[in-house]
Amino acid sequence: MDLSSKYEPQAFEKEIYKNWESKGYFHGVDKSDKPQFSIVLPPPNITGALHMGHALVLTIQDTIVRRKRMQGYNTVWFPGTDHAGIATQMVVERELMKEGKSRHDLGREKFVEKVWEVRERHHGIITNQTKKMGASLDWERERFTLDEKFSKAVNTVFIKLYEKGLIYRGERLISWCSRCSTALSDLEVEQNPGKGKLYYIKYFVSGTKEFVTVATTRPETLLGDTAVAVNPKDKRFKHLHGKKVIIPFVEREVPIILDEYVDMEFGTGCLKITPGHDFNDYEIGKKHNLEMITVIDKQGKMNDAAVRFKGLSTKEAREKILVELENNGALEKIEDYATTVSKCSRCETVIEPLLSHQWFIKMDGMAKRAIDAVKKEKIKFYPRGWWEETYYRWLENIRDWCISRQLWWGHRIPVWYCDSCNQYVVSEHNPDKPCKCGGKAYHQDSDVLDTWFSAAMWPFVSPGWPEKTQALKTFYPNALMETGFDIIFFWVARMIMFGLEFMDDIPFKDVLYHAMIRDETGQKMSKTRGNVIDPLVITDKYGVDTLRFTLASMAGRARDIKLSENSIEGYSHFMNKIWQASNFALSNAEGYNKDCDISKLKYPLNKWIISRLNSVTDTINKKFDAYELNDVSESLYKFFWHEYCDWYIEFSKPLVNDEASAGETKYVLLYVHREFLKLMHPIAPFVTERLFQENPIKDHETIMLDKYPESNKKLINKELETDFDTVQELVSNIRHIKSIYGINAKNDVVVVSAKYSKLINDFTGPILKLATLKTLKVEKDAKTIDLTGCIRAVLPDVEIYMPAKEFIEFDKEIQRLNKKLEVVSKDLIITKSKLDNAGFLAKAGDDVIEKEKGKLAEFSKLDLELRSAIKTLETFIK
RNA sequence: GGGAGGUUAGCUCAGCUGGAAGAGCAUCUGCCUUACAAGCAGAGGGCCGCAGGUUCGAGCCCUGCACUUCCCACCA
Repeated sequence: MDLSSKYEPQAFEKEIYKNWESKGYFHGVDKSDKPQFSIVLPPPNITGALHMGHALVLTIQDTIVRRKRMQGYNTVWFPGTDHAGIATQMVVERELMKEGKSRHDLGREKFVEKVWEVRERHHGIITNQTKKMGASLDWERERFTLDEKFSKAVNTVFIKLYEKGLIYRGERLISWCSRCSTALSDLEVEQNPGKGKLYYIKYFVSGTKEFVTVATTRPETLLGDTAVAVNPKDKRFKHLHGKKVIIPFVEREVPIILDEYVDMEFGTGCLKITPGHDFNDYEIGKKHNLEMITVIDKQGKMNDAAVRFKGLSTKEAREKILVELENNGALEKIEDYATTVSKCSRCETVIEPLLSHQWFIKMDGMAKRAIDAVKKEKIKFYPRGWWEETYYRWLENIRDWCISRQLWWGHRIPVWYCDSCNQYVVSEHNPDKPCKCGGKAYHQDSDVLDTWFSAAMWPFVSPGWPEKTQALKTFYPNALMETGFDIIFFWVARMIMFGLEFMDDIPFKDVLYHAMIRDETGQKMSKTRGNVIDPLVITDKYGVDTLRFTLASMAGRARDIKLSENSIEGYSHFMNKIWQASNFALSNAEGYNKDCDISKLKYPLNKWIISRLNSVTDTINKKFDAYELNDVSESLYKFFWHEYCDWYIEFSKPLVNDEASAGETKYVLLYVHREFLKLMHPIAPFVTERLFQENPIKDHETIMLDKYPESNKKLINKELETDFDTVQELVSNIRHIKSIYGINAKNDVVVVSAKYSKLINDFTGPILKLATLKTLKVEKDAKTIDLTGCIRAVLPDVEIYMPAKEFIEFDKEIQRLNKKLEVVSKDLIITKSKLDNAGFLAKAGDDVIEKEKGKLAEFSKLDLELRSAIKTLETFIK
């Protein structure tokens, strides 16, 4: 045996992964008789290194995948990376900025080349880290959202949607980020509370001295005003219906229009309308056929229409305009006002609503099917009942999806414009037919598609779509989608919509959502806060399995996982415990009985641990099937540490040293060790493989392809398990007495029990060892015992007498027993009152009543025995 | 404004369809007992957010309220 004395994961992790990979263990086959289990890895962005969130994803998915593979499924976990349009372009632009350049200095082609270089670099880093985490991905099937086949699939989807009339081009008011210089979808805009001001501005009614006051947060947009609106029911303004007002100092005349939208209670009840720069005003503008004036350009500066403010930023323009208003006596007052500020979710630049030509997808039809799929439980969400409402609500109120982005990095939109007449043709390639106008030259749309457009296609493109591959047939729909709840709209909903649209089938059967990783105080981890826990630092220090086990044990958390290095360190102790216990089991292997039959064991101790193993295996499998990895971890932890180590190993020592029992016990030690490793393997793959290889009764060349344990009900013996509880109680009670009296030496104990005398005799050896006793006598009644110097303890059907004349203090002892009696009496009263209650007897279930009766008997006996013990002690005092 | 969570030991959290309040960490005490001091043994610590209700019985179900986190939403 060549195990180091300490758990040193760095010594074996890398090599083990390499071995698995080279042997092709991760690969699932396209055609197989086995049931399939398929899942796609949410493709990481190629923008940087992996963080704790990725570590969580890899842990959860790998754990689920490994168990399925061990259970005999034809398992494929599809790897890939995402080109992440805006995010990646930003990273590269930042790099350029350091050299004092912009992407325009390079030009589109050179810039894209540079992004590819960055992609190659990051792809290597990401892949290495993913492998380090132990992820058993089917690397032969790796994809990238911009690879050639993927691009073809994207074009196919675009064209099909266009042909169905679901994609259209139009001029709309969209959210524009001037820093990224692109349109954004609603989801890419974040609303933050912000401090603003409400400016009250006078608009004079044409040809009169009368004025109305409007309240606005953005006075600079008055340059683009094309109306002032009031509520038709508002009596204050009745006399102004049909009149016109003049925009201060701009001197443009605009109509007063009537619209129910205006809230009479808010502000002045009088609203300026700027259809070119405000979403509400845009809707009103359309309704009333108002002119739409754009006064802000794509760089966020005032444009030609803003005449003498041209070239100023919106902020500068606002200041100048306020001065002008002041000079004209048009500024009535300024109030502080809490507003919401819309920002680009990538770069936090304030969003400007701008009119522009963009591509959109009509969503309502697809959304209806997607709602239906979840409502009819074709797709199930886990944890159940958590995210369905959120999902429905978004889809029910869905708006058309703006899919064009004015970026250079991404899927170029497959649309071609005639150079001469600008008519467009939707086509993957440059059209070879001349345009209707006779023009022969075309240029491609310069925009690219939203990253999530291609991401939505992962489940069917990974296995080969649009080709009709065998892999597609076998692995679609996926068995599971596992992802963060934060991208439920961005990704999950859209995959469901696209899957139903193009495959006419759901993309996956189950969706498992995990929480967000935060620091120990609940704050989001970020570089600027400096509270990031780097998975690489952690795995170097504690090992991959430690991190995986920590994350798995926290995977059940609702929305936040508060991670601290402290908790990780705690679980590293568990890994060490496994290592140390293995050392014991393996170093005691010599002489184990090779022919031992686990169903025909002789010794109760061995029967007990096999029973427990099977009970726990049953629990673990159930928890696994419900995706409750935290419960799986907990069961593994408790069983191994607090049953196998604390009791079985300790109890086995005398048996191992006795020739008669050694063969069987050594075998059981190894057997439970081996089966535990298998149960544990999905979560902690490396240490389990390492130790499995050392186990002389290993039954496969690798643990990862061995069979995942199933519970054998015939080997579960509930009676024995409860009996063993009594033995444990006995030991604990003796330890307790010795501890409070400070008795360290080995001493003598007499136990009186009619019911358990045989049981206790069976376990005498181990009890002597664990309770540090010299002798243990078992009697059937107490008459033979000299009680004068005995410390006593009582448990159901067992009385414990510890002769300890030199230690016993009668007062203290009486006090101790009285405290116990108090607790028992209270329980007794509660149980009695239940059974005396006619309502309880009439309405409670039979099993419950039986249980209560059992409790009553137990408590009564304990109560009596404690009272008698106290009485005896009291006679000694007198 | 709408929606979804959370509130249980000092901390982080379990408590399944109602049937004697749990774990880990931390704390305190004693132990180097030949797998493990990254360990072993023992102990202390809870108006289960508040107020009502349903029930024989509520941490769990119902109704309010408070505090808190997160989504979604066009009130100038």
